[in-house]
Amino acid sequence: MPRPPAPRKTTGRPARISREEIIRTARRIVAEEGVDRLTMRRLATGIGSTPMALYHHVRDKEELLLLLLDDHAARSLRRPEPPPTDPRDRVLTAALAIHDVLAACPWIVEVLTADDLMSTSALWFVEQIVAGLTACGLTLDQAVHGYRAIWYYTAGEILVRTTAARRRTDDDRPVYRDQVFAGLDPAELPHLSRAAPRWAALTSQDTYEQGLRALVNGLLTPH
Amino acid sequence: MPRPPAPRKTTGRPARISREEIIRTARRIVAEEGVDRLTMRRLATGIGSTPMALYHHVRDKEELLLLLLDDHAARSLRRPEPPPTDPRDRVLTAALAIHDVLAACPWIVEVLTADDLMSTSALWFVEQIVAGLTACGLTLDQAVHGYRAIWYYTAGEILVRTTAARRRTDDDRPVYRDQVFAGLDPAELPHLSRAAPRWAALTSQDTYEQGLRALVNGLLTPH
DNA sequence: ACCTGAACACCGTTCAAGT
DNA sequence: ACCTGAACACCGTTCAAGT
Repeated sequence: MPRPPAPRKTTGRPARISREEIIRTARRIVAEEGVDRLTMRRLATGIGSTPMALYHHVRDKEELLLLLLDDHAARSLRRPEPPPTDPRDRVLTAALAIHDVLAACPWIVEVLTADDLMSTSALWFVEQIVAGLTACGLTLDQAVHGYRAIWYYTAGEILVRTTAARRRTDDDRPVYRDQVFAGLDPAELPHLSRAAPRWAALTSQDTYEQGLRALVNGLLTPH
Repeated sequence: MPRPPAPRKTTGRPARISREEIIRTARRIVAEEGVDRLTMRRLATGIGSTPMALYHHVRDKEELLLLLLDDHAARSLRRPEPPPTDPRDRVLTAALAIHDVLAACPWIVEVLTADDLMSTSALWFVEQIVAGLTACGLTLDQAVHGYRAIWYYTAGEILVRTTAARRRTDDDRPVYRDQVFAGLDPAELPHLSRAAPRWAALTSQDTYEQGLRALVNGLLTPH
């Protein structure tokens, strides 16, 4: 994330804990115990310190989550080798890379709702998307809007997918969608009634790439 | 929402508070004081009762938020008069209606991340989208996937827009995106560097409909 | 400069008891 | 059946003080 590292003065009392240690421990807690267990108190005991010591190294919990995401992006995002030559493929490949890395973050929803998500590690991929779109004939402004549309679609897919997955592991809660779909009136909602039996199976399929292709095609085809 | 109303027996002590009163009061609190102030305790004092009395009428806070959204959808969603005859316009009009109603909910993010969002009031609009897509030549399964893509795009746009707006009212927090964009290397990220000065202006524009048209066009054009 | 202890101002929810 | 009081098991963060 774009935040400058906390200024490290050479004078004064030597630090006992570091930003790196905080992030490393936070990563471990999330991996072993889940996002819900990542509290400032739990994190403090994890590094053998007190909650308030953390506030010397991160501004607040939101910054902590952002740092965690940036750490994840920096270690997971791999530039494609070799990069695709076709500009449309450059767009698709970059979007898919961002999507896959973010979808693998269990704590992504907390961050998605917490900041504008401009990880420096992801900038190269944003560049690929904007560059690819302009190479296909869009103006720079149109390409930025196109990138935004791709980002909306990507963020939405991750949000819906992740919360659905969480609800599934959330033990017993019944799926209310099924109740609604069971009581549909075929006269008023004929298509939904026909699709109802297959709805659960259809929505559990991973159609991110398919929808992305449609969106990119639509962005690149003048109408 | 699909939850059946709490069974109202005719025997036993008469209820002092009702689901309707709970929702009405919750709506007022959100409108007057913001989503953050909507707590079970605040709500209880708002209707002159205790927190635990609420749990006789709603299962938990998640259900409360869902009921609140359904109430909002039921009173805000208006079917277009007359409905467009062109199937593509039916899709666009229905998606825009859903988008506009949800975007007007300040608490939408809390619900977006809380359930699969199958408000019964919205089903007619989902039907329009699926019906319109099939009328344009898609199979029913393709149309359901198309609806999902539209929903991802819509949810993502609302999520990003709403959290950005919240952050803006969140007083002083600097926009870190600006810091990143100020320090871009034009050699490595030429397009982003060129777009940087206009980025804030471009992303503040409302391009939901524009992106929606591109997505729907892409979904309807075989490639 | 860095860390600690104690406290503030809250949460959602459970439990046992009352009417 | 419906409601209450008290408590449980937490949160993030501030403040004043210590080294």
